[in-house]
Amino acid sequence: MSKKLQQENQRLDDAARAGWLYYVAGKTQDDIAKRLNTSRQSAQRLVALAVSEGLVKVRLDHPIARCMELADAIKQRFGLKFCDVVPALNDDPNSTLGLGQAGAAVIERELKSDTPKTIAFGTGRVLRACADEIALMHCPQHKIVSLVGNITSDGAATRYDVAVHIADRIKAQHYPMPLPVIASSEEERQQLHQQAHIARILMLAKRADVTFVGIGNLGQSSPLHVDGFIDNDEMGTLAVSGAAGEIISWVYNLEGAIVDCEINRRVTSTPLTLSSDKPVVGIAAGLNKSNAILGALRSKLINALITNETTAAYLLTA
Amino acid sequence: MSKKLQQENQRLDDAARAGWLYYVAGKTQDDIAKRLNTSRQSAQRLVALAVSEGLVKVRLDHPIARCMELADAIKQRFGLKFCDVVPALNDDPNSTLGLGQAGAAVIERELKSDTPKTIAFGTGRVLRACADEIALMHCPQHKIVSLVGNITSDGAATRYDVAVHIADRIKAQHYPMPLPVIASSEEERQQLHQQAHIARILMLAKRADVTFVGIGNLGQSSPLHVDGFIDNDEMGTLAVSGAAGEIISWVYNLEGAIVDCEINRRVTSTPLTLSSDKPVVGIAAGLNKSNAILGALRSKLINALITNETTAAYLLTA
DNA sequence: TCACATCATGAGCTAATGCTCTTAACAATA
DNA sequence: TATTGTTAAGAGCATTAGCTCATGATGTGA
Repeated sequence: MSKKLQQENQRLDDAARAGWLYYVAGKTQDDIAKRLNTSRQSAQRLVALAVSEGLVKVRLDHPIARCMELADAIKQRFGLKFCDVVPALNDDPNSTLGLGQAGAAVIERELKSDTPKTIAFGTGRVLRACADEIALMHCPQHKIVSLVGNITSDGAATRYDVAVHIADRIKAQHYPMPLPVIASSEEERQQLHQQAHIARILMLAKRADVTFVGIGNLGQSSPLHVDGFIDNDEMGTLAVSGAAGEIISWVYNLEGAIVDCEINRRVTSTPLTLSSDKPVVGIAAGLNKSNAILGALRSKLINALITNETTAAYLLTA
Repeated sequence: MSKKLQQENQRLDDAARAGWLYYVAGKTQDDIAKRLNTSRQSAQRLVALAVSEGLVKVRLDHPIARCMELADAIKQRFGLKFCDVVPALNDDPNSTLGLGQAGAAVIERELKSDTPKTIAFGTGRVLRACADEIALMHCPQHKIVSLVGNITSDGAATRYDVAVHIADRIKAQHYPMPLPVIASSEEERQQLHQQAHIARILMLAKRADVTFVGIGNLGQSSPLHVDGFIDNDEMGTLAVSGAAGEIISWVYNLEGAIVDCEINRRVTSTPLTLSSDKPVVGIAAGLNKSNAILGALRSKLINALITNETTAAYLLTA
């Protein structure tokens, strides 16, 4: 077993070397092959491996004018603390490409601080992408806290537990929320939340210096539906009641008001604060999410946004 | 003026966009050209501009990255043909773990060549470790030559005769140096070196296509002392005269100058060449050897180095 | 030990890229 | 207005990269 692992590590080592020589030193794959004593093809594979394993991180440091303008307009319009807009591809209006890097950049900025911070995270694909883009660093001074339960309806761990990945990458203390995402009843939620260790987490989350959350829409592809927390009937009810999106499983409508529904009565996520004085950053893009994002902005549940060009442009027409 | 600046900014904007599309979105330059409404060549130029303007930041998240950076820095600083840095695996600042494998890899690369080569070797623990790591192969085309005498002061064979082991592993011709490491006098050295068969070896060594040497320090644990070539008195004299290290028993100081001393007058090793156009690779690590390595680099006795992370970092602070 | 599966390797081909050289466009100046 | 110097654009070519397929090595379980 250990030998296999050893080999695997050796291979990653070589991949890292190849990646470095290729991207940092600007060598050709032929050169790299010579140096690593292998064929050009293998060198190519190593470089590809370095990329696919996420060892190579590319980031673009330039405020593209149009994106800046959009970001500024959105910041003004919705009274945000800040707004980042990344360039978009116009072929897929729902693409979230680039959000990971952009989010990671913002998160890293927070992490660079020497003064200890508590940073809270929601869940979701996009946040997970951010987590994967965060550089390996040593930040034991910070605390990473989860806003959302990490247990699904059938008792398994949730798939996108972001906080644990981030804490792992930056060697920080991690405070998970050891709860099912949705309690079986309003009473159960209350009971759960009164347990001392849960109450501590909730307090930590409430006092977080910065919060990062995804923004979910409520279609068939919504995590709440996919993970079985909302069945088709309930989805219909939600649609009728005007639900537009969810943030850490709290459901709100297009005007930004929390919807009076079964989910909101039972969800165990940290209660949300309206118009927090600390930054609460929503990260989301895609026209299929535009209403969810719009509702989130109006709700004042978030006070900062990272999105892309297409989405930003659409939000401004609304 | 302002118009020119405006244009320049627009260009950088486009460059950033092109860079983003290329590196983050993974589009081809053709695609980018279409999107930005320009020719493929211009797109290529924009991408190149984004890189040269430093808009694109590539980062490699792997411990190896630091080694590569250190290696590159050392190569630049000391004007080396190449430099390899292996990760420091443990806390022992004097560990030479990993040097064997790294050295062996470099040696094997030379051996893989079909054109016959003469490869010269010094002695020492680290080189011996390299020898042991070299794969069994069949290379009768190459010649392995010793740079150092293989007889100790009491007539026994030296313990770390590296060349013989390597020749053995790769089935190559081996040319040992049948001499005591230190002659009894300057005159004896001259006599020995004038013998035809010795002169042939010296010539072969001098013309070697590649040379691999260890780097020794001059403390109590120095091979020269352990093997009885330097007694305590002489060691004191050397220390006073500023001796910092030795390469195939030639003693030099911290500035890299050959020291005027008894050892250097009597040592029978192949005379060293300054700034050889052929690779002369020093293999050594450990903070206890740092001055010896520093002197060696400054002396131009070697023009390539294999060391480890800790040592490399130290060398750069010097 | 043999059959089978899995994986790594290198050849060969095509697409993508980088570079150079020529031509066109433009601005500054006499 | 003609001239000259400077810059950008495009054509064409050589290099580099990425991909697929055939092959051989390695490992695994009956």
